[in-house]
Amino acid sequence: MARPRAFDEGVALSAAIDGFWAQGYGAAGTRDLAARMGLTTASFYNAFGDKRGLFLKALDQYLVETLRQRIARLDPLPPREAVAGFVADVVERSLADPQRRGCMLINAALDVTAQDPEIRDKVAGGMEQIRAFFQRHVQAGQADGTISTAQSAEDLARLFLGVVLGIRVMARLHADRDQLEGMARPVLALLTP
Amino acid sequence: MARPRAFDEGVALSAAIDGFWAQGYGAAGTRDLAARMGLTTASFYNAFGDKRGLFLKALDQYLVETLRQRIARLDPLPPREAVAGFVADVVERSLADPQRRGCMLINAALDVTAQDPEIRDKVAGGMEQIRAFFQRHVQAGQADGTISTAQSAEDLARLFLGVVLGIRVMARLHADRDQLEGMARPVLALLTP
DNA sequence: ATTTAATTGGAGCGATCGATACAGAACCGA
DNA sequence: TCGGTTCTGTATCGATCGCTCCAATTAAAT
Repeated sequence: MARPRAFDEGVALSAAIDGFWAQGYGAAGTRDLAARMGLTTASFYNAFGDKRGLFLKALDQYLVETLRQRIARLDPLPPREAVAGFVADVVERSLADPQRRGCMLINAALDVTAQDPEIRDKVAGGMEQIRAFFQRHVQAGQADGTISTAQSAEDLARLFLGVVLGIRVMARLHADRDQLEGMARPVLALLTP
Repeated sequence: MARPRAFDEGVALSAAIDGFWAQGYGAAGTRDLAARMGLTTASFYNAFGDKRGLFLKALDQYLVETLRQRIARLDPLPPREAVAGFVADVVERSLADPQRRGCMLINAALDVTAQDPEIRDKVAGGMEQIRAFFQRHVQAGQADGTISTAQSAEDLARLFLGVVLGIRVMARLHADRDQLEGMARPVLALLTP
């Protein structure tokens, strides 16, 4: 019918993620985003509507590429290893990024969500996926005796989510490995029956 | 010598805090800030230099008015009550704010700190005050037997800081009381010897 | 009363913001 | 080959950004 796109939407979205991640939603300019994505302004708006629409798609792709992938990788592990693995993964990824950009989802939580309920719901949905992951594995661990039943699985899952958020926030402030691992250590000990 | 100021700097700073808190550093415009503070553009720049200078002073006042005040109020309490009181206070303040603005310090941590080491250091200093508060009281509680010694005071303090950060992030996403208190519950149980 | 210095009000600077308009180039189906 | 449709490139829109400048005003010091 007509001329096809000269760019791959997934690749362009990955570049957009980098831009939003490094600068935040508000501070990322459309010109800079388009340049990162290898698009002209016209193609940019033609393909993604507007900045907000691009951000929503970028968030979706981030959730699939980063969060869902991590969950899928850890889900087959034994309960305790899955829980500990998630936390350890967050620490390692936080320290591995020289820019210390933290987690794009959490950055978005404090950047855009105040005035935009739709984005807030999407971010909250990501958090809920993390919480559900923890709850699933804590429950399994409590069932097979590898995780303490002193606390309810619901509360433990919420706590682990909170610790992950805390690690990501401190990572943005250039906290060192001791700080981040120190946050995780006592809470992992809490799992022991 | 010359004409005195027609406004009180502390009152103006409080208004600036409200502006930065509600909108974030980047999104808060100087015109809006000046209007909130009851100043004209000229007085605004004359008194505070520029937007960044105002933000630094606003952060200082926030730390004194909010954080230092809370620490001073809780410090005289017995160790466990002090620790639990801080967490409970964060939960209550988070839920009491209908706008769910969270904590200005944490918002700033994810908003401005990427490109501005001075602001980052100031924010990190605030976090360190929180961590030191927790460590002080955990150590005291471990000394008098009211807090478990199964975990080091350093790690427990880091964990409590992390949980506080997590609560504040989730509060911005309009999490309900169960979510926030559920985060805190297992970690408070961790204190019991 | 006069001097002096800082504040006040408001217009306006250049730059950048998100978003659009329009013309020509590129590709598909027929 | 050609019609039709979507793409690409660039120029530019109005609005807003942080910030500055200047004249008029005010009040303390002399």
